[in-house]
Amino acid sequence: MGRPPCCDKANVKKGLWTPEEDAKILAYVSNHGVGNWTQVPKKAGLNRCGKSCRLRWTNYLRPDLKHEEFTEQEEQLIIQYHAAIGSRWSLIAKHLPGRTDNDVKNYWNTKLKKKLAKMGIDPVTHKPISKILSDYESISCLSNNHQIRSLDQNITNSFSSQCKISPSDNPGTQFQDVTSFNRYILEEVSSSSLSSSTSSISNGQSSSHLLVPTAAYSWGQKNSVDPLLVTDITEEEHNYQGFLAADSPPQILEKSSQFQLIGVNHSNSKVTDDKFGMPDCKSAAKNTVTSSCYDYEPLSVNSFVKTLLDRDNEIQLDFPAFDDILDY
DNA sequence: AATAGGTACAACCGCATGTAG
DNA sequence: CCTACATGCGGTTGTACCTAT
Repeated sequence: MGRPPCCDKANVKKGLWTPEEDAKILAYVSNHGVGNWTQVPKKAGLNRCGKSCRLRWTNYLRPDLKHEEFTEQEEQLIIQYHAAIGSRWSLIAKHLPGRTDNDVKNYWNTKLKKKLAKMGIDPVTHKPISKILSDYESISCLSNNHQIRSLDQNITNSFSSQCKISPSDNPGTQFQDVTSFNRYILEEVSSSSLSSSTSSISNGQSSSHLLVPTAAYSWGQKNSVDPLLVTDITEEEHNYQGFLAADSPPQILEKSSQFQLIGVNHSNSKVTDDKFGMPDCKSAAKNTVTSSCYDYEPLSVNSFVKTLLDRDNEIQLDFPAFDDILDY
C-alpha cells in the first residue's frame, strides 16, 4: 500500500546548511543529475530530508541562480507583475531569470513593500494610499463611529466572511462546505422578504434578515485587491467572491439578541460578536460593493467560469508574457 | 563593550495536486 | 480505485548580521 517514507522525519538535521553539506549536494548532482530527491540524502551521505535537499538546490545551489542585488529593472517587473497577479511568486520568478520564487518573495517582503509604502502606494492594492484613505472616509458608518482602523488586520476582523441571518436559525450549525452554505443562504433568502431586508439595511436598522459582507476580504487577499474598494466588479464576481472564495466551511457562530451570526473561520480572524456595529457596516458594504450583494441568485457555473476567463484575458492584455501560463 | 531592536534571507511548514504502487 | 508519498507552492519562522543607544 503506497510508498515508503523518504526519510525518518524525527532524526534528520534541520537548520542552516554547512559548506560541507552543500558540497555533497553539488557532488551528487554533478554525478547523477537533478531528480529523485528522496534518494539524495542516502546516496550523498546527508542526514537531511529529501525535501530539504531539493529546496537547498533549487533556492541556493543551482548554478544558474543570481546571488547579486536585484536591479532596478527587476524591481519594476516584480511590482508590475505583483499588481497584475498578486503573490504568485513562482509565476513572477519565471519571468526573472536567475531568481527563485523564494528570492522574489523575500525581496518583496523585506524591500519592495516598504519602498512602495514610502512612496505613498499601498503594496496590496497598488493604489495611492491617499486615495484609499479618502475612500475609507467616504464610508460614513466607519468614520461616524471612529472605526477607521489600520488597513490590515482590523479590516480582516470586521469584514471577513460574515453574514447575518434571520433569528430562526440555530447557532452552532456547521456546514460541510461552501456549497451547502450557499444552498442554505439561498433557501433563507428565498423564504424572506428581500425588499424589506434591503430597505432596513440601507437605513441602518439591524433587525431584519439580511446579511452582509461575506468572504469578500478573503477573495481580496487572495487576489491582492481590497474588496472594500472595488466598485467596478460584476455581479457574478461579487457572488462568487462571497460564497465560492471562502477558505474554510462556514458555520453559525453565535446568536445575538437581534440576529445570529454566520461566519467563516479564518486562520487569522474569527468573528465572535457584534462589536463592529454591523448596521453601519452593512451600509459600508452597500456603499462599496453594490447592492447585488443582497440579491442572491443561484450561481451559474458558466457565469463563474466566464468571469475567471475575463479576468485572465485582462491580465493577458496587460502582460503578454503570461500568455503561456494562462493558455489553458 | 553590551544589548536591544531591526533587517535580510535561508529554511521550514502545511496545503493542494499529481502520481506510484 | 484507493492510499500514501512526491512535488510545487505560498506563508511563516528562525537566525545571523547590522545599527543605534
